[in-house]
Amino acid sequence: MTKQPDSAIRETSRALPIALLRARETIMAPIREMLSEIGLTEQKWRILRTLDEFGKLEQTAISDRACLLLPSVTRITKSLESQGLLTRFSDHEDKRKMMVEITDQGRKIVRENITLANEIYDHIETRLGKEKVDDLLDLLAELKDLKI
Amino acid sequence: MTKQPDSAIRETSRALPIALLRARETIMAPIREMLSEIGLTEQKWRILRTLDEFGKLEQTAISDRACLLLPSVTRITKSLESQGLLTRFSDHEDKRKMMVEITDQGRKIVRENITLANEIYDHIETRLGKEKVDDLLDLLAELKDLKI
DNA sequence: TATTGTTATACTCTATAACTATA
DNA sequence: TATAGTTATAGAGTATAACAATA
Repeated sequence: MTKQPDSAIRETSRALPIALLRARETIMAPIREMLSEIGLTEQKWRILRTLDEFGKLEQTAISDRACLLLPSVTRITKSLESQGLLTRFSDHEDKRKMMVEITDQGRKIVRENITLANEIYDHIETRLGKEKVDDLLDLLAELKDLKI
Repeated sequence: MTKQPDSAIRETSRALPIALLRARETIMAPIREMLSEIGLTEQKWRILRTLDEFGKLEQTAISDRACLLLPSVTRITKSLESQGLLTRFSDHEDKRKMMVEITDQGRKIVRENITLANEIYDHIETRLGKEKVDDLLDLLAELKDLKI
C-alpha cells in the first residue's frame, strides 16, 4: 500500500472534523427539538449537564468542559442564574475565581429531560451494539486528550 | 450487569454529543488558527472542502453535507462568490435549483491549505494507529446514517 | 401541492481586545 | 507577572417564518 502525498485531499466523509460533525448532527436533531420545547439553547444545556455532573465548578472549568469561550460562559451563566437554574459566587480562597453551582431547579430540568437523551443512546446501542459504542467513546476520549 | 434506569444520567464524557464535540475541538484548534490566517470561517472552509470533492452541487446538497441551514448556505455561497472562490447559476433542467461550482481559485485555496489538515491526520494515525482511526471513521459513518 | 431557494428578522454565539481584580 | 473573569464590540451563525418561483 502506498502512502498518499502530503497534498492529497481526503474525501470529506473520511475527514475527522466533518465526520465528527455529521455524526453529531444526526444525534442532535431530536435533542434540539427537545431543547426548543423547554426553551434552552444547546450551550445552556451543555453547561447544565456539566454542572449536574460536577455540582460546582469555576468558570474556566466550565469553559473547558462545555467547549465554550470564557466570555460566552460569563454571559450564559448570568442568564441561567436569572432563570434560577444555577448560582454564582466568588471563591472564598481565591477571590478571582467565580464559582458556579447548579440549583435544585436546575437539576430538576436536567432530570426531567434526560430521558430522551437516554432513549437515543439505547437506540444507538441497539443498532450498533454496546461494544461498538463503548469503543467509539473510548476512541473519542483518546482523541480529545491528544496533544496536537 | 444491570441496566441503568431510564432516568440515570450518563457522565458527560460518555455522552455522545459532548464527547463528539470535545474530540472535534481538539482537532479543530490548529485548523482554526490556519483558517484565521487565510481569513476563512469554519463554515466557508466546509463548503469549499465539500465543493472541492464534488465539483458542483445544488444548495440543498451543500446544506446536508456541510451541516448548515439553507439560509446560511445562501448567504455564505454569495459571499464566497464575491470572493471569486465559487460560481452560482441556476440549473438548466430544474430552474428552482441553484447550482454552485468551485472555481480554480477556490480549488487553489483548498490545495494550499490542506497540508496542515493532513499533518494533523498523520499525527493522529501515528498516535492511535491507522486501524483505530479507520474504525473510528467507520463508526462515525454508521452513526451519521442512523435513523433516530 | 411539494420543492428549492431567498429574504427578513431576532436572537445567540464567536472571537478578540482591553480592562479589573486578585494571586 | 500571571491568572480569572468581565465588558465591549464586531462579526457571523442559528432558527424560524413568510415569500417567490418552479416542478
